[in-house]
Amino acid sequence: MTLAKATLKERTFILMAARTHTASLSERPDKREAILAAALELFAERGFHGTAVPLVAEKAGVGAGTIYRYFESKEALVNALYQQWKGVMLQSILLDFPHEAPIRGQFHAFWRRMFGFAQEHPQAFAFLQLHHHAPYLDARSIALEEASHQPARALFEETRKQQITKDVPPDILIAIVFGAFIGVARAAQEHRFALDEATLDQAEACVWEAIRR
Amino acid sequence: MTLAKATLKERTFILMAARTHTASLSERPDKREAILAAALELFAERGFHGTAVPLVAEKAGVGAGTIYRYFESKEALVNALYQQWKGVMLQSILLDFPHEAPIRGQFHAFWRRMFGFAQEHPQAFAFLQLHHHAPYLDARSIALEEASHQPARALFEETRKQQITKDVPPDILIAIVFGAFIGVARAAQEHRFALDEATLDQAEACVWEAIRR
Amino acid sequence: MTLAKATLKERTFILMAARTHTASLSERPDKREAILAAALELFAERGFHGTAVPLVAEKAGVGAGTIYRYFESKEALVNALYQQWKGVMLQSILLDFPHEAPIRGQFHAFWRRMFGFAQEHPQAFAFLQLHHHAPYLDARSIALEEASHQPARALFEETRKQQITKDVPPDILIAIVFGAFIGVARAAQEHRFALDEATLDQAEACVWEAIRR
Amino acid sequence: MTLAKATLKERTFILMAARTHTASLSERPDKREAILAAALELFAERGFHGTAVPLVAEKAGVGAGTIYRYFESKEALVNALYQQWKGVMLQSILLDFPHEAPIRGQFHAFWRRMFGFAQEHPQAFAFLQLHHHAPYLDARSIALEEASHQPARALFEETRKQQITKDVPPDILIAIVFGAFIGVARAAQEHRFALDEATLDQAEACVWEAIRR
DNA sequence: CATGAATGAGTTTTCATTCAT
DNA sequence: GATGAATGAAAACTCATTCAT
Repeated sequence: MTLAKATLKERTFILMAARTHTASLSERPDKREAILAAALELFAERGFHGTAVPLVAEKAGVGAGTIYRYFESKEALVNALYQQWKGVMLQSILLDFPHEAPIRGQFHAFWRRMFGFAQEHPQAFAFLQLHHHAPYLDARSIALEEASHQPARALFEETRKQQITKDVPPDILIAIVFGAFIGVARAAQEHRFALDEATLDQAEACVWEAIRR
Repeated sequence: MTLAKATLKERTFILMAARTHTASLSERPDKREAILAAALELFAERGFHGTAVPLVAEKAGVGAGTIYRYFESKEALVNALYQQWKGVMLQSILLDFPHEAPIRGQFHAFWRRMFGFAQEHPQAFAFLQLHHHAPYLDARSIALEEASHQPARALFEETRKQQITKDVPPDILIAIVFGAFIGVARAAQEHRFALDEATLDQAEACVWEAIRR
Repeated sequence: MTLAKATLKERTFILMAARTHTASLSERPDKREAILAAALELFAERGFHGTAVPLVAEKAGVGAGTIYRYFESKEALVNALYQQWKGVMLQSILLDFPHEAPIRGQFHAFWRRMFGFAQEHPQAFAFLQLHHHAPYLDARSIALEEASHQPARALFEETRKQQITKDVPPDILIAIVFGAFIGVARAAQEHRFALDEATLDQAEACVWEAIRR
Repeated sequence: MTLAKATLKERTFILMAARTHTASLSERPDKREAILAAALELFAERGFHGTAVPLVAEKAGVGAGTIYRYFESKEALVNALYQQWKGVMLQSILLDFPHEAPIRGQFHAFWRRMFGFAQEHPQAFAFLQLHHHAPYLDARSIALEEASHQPARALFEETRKQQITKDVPPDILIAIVFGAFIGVARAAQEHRFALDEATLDQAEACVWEAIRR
């Protein structure tokens, strides 16, 4: 079984899961989107418990009661938000991923796509970081979170078999790569340095050195 | 000017700053410590806004009012906690640091000490991660946070001058190293793998490869 | 410059100041009025610190939280109340005051109007007495209080110039007249005697004797 | 029955009542006095409910618990204070009162003694004003308060019989005289004018005019 | 006796959620 | 559907009172 085939089913599952609650019913979508956008901004900045629902409503330009027409509760709202953006993130990375390319090229694609997401949606990136493992995430959010590890795990399993990466447990390599990614992305967002293409390539080269045999 | 001398003053400043509010008044320390311990556990798990003061009191085994005898407000409590543990972390890393050792040895010391702290005080580690850049941190907490970057920055600046590490902006190397550290420590705490000495050395070797020339 | 002209501006200022915060926003007024009425009764009886907010809410027939939709804080509530009733009192006395009448007639008008207010609004009268100079009164309340002295001061200054009243500092005459007024009004409210028109006229005659030359 | 005899019994009762709780047990009196002095100052300034017991303790230079060795509760403390100062005030006025002097002389004595008390003990004067009719005053305080009206009532009853004062209900004359007294004393304490002997005499003359036939 | 640290009931205030309009 | 005024449960915080020292 090849990697491409192995992850295809998973990918499909993940993307469908992410969609489910995002664009479902025939509610006018603009208000729903406005609420999600406002919540994203506020939850990313002040956290879930630190953000009052009427504040979300105000920023979304809707009445406070309206939020409850689109989401059952504040918890349902965070979870919808989490699932939405986790889904977007996964799509950004996995859609048309060059599974047939050489491993180094796949790594480059991975790296670029992750940064692409973090730079295009800095608030979503911060939100996902902050709400990682929060106790109010529901089963679906947690399942999505866990499922999102699979593709990387499969890729690194494969690279190790091919003796491209170091002879180190894949989970450690994953932790190093994702950790480094998050570190660089956060530092860039905190304006510690400009993250142009050249710098991004430098960082990528460093991280590749970390894991390659 | 050598690295050892350069950081000595800073170290001293940082450690003193960290101490100032931690072990100040001559109040009987057991209740204060119990409150701090309870707050650490709860804030790390549920966040600042997600934790009610009476819950902290109950876990500390004191009355709710008692917390306000030791801390002016809930905010003062988080800040005391932040400063305490940031201080402990800095001490764990910097106390008797082998500034005169070869760079690779210094890196090893750094890596080992950071993990030592994260493993000895997993809740404190989680707490510091979660409350990084929270809007309720006061000036002292923020100053301490910023000061805590200095030693690493000085070390990496120096290694680059000596052409030991890659010709890459030090901030990026720092982001990679700390990011990878956090990734590995978190993954280990989430029980994705055992973090014995051998594994730790493997991870360290990987990260060194990332930055060495 | 005549008295009428001298006090006209002041009167206008005072009445406008009193209005400003009293009938401002377009909130449905009934709840606001119910809260103010309940607060008046309770603050007059038990004082500011002696009255819990939920008690005001209960007496007003609203939820406790509702009070904070209309008033920023308990302090804001007392101040609104103080300004409202000080304003009403000033209006009762000054509106269409017969500035052109002979002095004795002006004194009669003053006396009658003050008693009119105290008898029509005994709780407001008690409230204003009790909260005179309280430390939680804000700048506007204090300004209104101080401004409210002006008309009487101007009147007594004038009477002294015309040698109608005794050659005694006006502030003392004012203190005697207002003190006697408060004494009589309070005694009447404590049911020490009926305050019919005849009795009121007797008291007025006594006080006029106190100040007239 | 002469006035002197009529009030003698009452006076005795009043003064004894006032003493009862003031200097009774063999407790060291200095702490008790310190507590009463501190409470007087704070209650006069901030009211009963606005003053925290530990604040009284701090100002008195004793431990918070100590207050409860001398007074059963905060309410007991206000009542002791009220009774103490009402007693002192009555003594100041009634002790060696020239009952045999001509009425005008008695009025002069009354006036001077009341002002003497208000000026010697401005905080006690303010305290008694503020706590007049407070719901936490106990039966003894209320009885003392009511008894304190008797001497004046008897005096004014008598003067009316002798046709010295106006043919007006004595309670109204009392209300005018006490009201004017409070008005002048308060105005003086608020520094609206200096209250030297000459001014005091002027005010007295005014008030006498108010009531004399 | 004197204390003051400790407490929990009570205070002011906030906020997720509802529901009449 | 949409609203936002209204709410009461729960939050942060205070304070009269107690009790071990």
